[in-house]
Amino acid sequence: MGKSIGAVPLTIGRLAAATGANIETIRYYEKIGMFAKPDRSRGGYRHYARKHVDSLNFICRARELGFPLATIRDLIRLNEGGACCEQARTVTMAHRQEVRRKIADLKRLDRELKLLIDECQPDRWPTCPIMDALSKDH
Amino acid sequence: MGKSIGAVPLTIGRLAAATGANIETIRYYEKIGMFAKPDRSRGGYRHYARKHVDSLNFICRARELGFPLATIRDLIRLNEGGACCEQARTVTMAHRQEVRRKIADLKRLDRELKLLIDECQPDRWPTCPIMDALSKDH
DNA sequence: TCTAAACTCTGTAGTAACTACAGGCTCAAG
DNA sequence: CTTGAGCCTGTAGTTACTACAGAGTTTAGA
Repeated sequence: MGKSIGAVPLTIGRLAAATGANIETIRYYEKIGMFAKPDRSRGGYRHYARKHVDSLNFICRARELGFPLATIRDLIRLNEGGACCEQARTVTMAHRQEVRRKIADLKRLDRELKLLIDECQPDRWPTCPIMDALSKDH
Repeated sequence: MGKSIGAVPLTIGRLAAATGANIETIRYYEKIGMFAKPDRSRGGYRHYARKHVDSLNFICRARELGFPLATIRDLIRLNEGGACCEQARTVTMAHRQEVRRKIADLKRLDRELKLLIDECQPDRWPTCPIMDALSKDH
């Protein structure tokens, strides 16, 4: 089950293909220390191991869930430590709160924009209500 | 009604206080050309006129409605031109679409996070479902 | 073995919309 | 005239990447 001799090396392009991440993103994650540095070929090419695939998948899934990188760092540390469940839950709930706050903000925007658009009917007002709303004191 | 002689000049700090904008932000808007350059005192201080207050208020209100600066530039041009109502409406509806798209994305996130949190009850599983979800293939 | 295509390397700059200094100058009140 | 508040420029930092340029490496095919 070890790496067989002569196996195709997992270059950055292959890792990208395997995880769906962008090559530039992988190098970026390495640079900011999200990600263990891989071995290099004699010529300097990165050669990744299985653990890198897992680690990058972890990061990518957490990003899909909208976690910021700083929080993902914490999650990785928690995952490497053992008793993590409670903290993981706390971190996830805090993130969800943030998401819900953003939703509330955007909904408020949506309502305001709807009002403006509804008021802006052709020939209903002498001047454009949208421009008025932006120009006038309220 | 003109500017009376000896009136207190509208310095950047006063403009900031009058509009709610940050001083640094005002200078930033000037630098990127959102905003007409004001006259200067002999010593180099910015002295603003009434039109600057109106213009900055316009920008600030549009920002409160979430319009990106590039779009606000368009709105300003529309406002300066005459027949703007239809285009203003179009621009606003496009922005609202974008807002609604973001809301939909965040709601999807919220649902996924809720599932994870609900599943992560103390002592329900041998391993943390949140960490599992991030670590495993799906 | 040689060549050419495909791949990868580093380093820098750009994105959006600001914010936060440092180090120095100006202004207004007393 | 002094002093303290206010203002100046210019640069760097924020988030999470993305997009090059210009060079070097690998590998498959002839």
